[in-house]
Amino acid sequence: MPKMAQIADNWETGCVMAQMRIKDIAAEAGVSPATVSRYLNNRPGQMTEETRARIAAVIERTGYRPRAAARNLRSSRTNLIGVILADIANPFSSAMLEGLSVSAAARGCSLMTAISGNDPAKEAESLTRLIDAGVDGLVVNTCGGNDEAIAAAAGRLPVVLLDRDVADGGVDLVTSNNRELVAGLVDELAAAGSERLCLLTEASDDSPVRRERAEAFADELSRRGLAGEVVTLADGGASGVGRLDETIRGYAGKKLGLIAVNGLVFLRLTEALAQLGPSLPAGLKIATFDDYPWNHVLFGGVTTAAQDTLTIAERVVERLCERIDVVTTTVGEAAKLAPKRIEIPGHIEHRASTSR
Amino acid sequence: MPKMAQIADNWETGCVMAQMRIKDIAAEAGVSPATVSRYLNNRPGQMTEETRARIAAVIERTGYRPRAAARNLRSSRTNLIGVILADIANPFSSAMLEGLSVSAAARGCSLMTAISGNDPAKEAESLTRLIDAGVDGLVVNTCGGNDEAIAAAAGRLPVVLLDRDVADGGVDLVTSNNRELVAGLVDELAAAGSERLCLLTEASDDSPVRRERAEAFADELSRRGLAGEVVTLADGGASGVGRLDETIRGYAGKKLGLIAVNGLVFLRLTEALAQLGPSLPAGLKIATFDDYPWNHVLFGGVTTAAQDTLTIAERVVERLCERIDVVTTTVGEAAKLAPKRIEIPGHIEHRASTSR
DNA sequence: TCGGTTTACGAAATCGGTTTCGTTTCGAGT
DNA sequence: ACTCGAAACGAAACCGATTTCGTAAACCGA
Repeated sequence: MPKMAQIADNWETGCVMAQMRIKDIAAEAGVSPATVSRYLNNRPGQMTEETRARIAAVIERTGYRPRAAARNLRSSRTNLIGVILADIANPFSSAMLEGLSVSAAARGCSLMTAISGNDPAKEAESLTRLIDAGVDGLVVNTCGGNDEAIAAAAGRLPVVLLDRDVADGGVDLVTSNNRELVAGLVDELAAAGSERLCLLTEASDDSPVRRERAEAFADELSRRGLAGEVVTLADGGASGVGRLDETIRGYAGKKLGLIAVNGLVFLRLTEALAQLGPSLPAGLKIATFDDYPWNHVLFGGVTTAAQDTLTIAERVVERLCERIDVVTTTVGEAAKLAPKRIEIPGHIEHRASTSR
Repeated sequence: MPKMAQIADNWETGCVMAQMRIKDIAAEAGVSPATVSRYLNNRPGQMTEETRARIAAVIERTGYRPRAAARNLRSSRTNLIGVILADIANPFSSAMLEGLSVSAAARGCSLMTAISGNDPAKEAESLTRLIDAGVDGLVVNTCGGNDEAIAAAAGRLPVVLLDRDVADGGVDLVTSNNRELVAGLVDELAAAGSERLCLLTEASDDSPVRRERAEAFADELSRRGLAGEVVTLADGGASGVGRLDETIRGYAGKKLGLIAVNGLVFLRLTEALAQLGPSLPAGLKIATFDDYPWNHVLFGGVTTAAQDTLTIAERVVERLCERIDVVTTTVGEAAKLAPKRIEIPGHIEHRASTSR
């Protein structure tokens, strides 16, 4: 019987199995630890089919699992991907997390998650905590305010930004084709007969995404010669709703079309409209970004610019792993990948709220 | 100048700092690595205030960060908590994740997350993947079908179940006081004048939580001598909606009260009701579990049994850390904590859908 | 002043894999 | 048969912290 790391302290009860080390496996299989290691990582230096089988048998029989910590230490690779999300309450983030989880698992990686709750200080803290934990790479859905720290991190390890860009833009970014989606919604509303369009935004949301959508909206209006404007709701309170109400009345009789810049704004819009009546005022058409569950239900279905979250997640992980491979493969500063911007096309879900 | 691990390959550009090891810090501060380690973990064997200051200065100046992998290897502790969630699309899970994240961070732990998507096979795979990664403990929101595997895991490392229990029940569980919440909703509807009550459930959902709520519902009805039943919607298709429609018509003129057993069932209910008209049929009262964003908006506000997700998360982490401390402190089988069931009280949100 | 007990700290072993480097074996080519 | 290159594998260094154990200095009461 080979020497083992820690013999079960209660062999009689049969309760605790011995924790095997790679050298125990090696001894049992009559090979060296190096060979077992090669087997575990199926390395180029192949081994005899017979050796392989013998090692496999021992591992199978003993249920041996290598200790990740030891592996990480020597190889300085953890197969961990750090994820920082700004707002998990946002279904976009949840969907993204699921997508990232699937894509990462497909590559043998696990996810370490942190949630900033839109607090830059917590985001910064998460950044260092995940890096300290030794993640191989980082996915950041930034809440803003940490552009320098994120850029610095991107200089030290692979980083891919999710949905929201940083200022100087030297970091990989995966996002939706917001401009086309805006154009699609404008199309939709114009086709439904709207004569004036409003894009509803929130004052507290000053993200690059909101700005991009607002710009695209303005461009699209002027390109088509349509009337319209961007309306910013005050945060939280009734004033925002009041402002909206005012806007709607101001356009009374003008065939108004509204676009909510995101799902939360849309919910506030819904609250405001509820005061006017349970269904949409005659001639009012609405549409929104982000395909949330309630969009299927409210107003008999709300036309939506849906992002392809699964594909976004897949491309994020793909790109991140590209960078990780480059870092661990190439030696010096050679073959530094140039920052890349990846746009994933979304699509418009036509629903009742923009029917003629 | 002390010997360092890896001298920056481009010293002139000043771009890459040397990666310092603990022995570099020790040398620079004129102490031994052991002392620096003691400083880093502020160990009982204290040191001179002067020594402490000198080490602190060097660390501050060099920006040294200890490598987690090395630390983990020697101490066999990772400060990682594994989290397995059944369905992240469910806002309950998102809220939980945020709570767990906050509570864990407060204790210096990070989260490794896995998402089973209600697939037992993926759940089992996540279980082994997280354990292999060396998490100190595990939080599992199980989708069912892995009771033995989870019990086995609980024998090898600290495990706390979230919301959903396993069959033999030998594992810690934190959950809401579902029975009281059911009673609260029944109260609400009875007070609103409902004469017959239905609890709406989904065929595919056979979770312990659903069963618990259904049982409590039946008990509550008989206790009060109220009429009512549990209605199970068929999954997905129109048949489920048809069944519901039938149920509603069947009770026509009887002052019906409906309780959705969870948020997704409630959305399906909403779809079905939308076919009957934009607002609630006269005399129909509804209520639901789980406080989702749309509850504030639909039907002018839906009465809700809200779970205290933050407290649940906090207690989960607290209990898990208790177990982790016990494992790392005590040596043998001594002081094994008995499995514990923790119920966190939720509360009823009164909204328009159950007003008289 | 002197045993005895803390307290502060260093030397070296240790955690459990991976990786380098060197040796042996095997098969092919001439 | 002999050489040579590749393939298979082992010995030992190594990753960078923690932890044990031992020692010297400081403290302390009698």
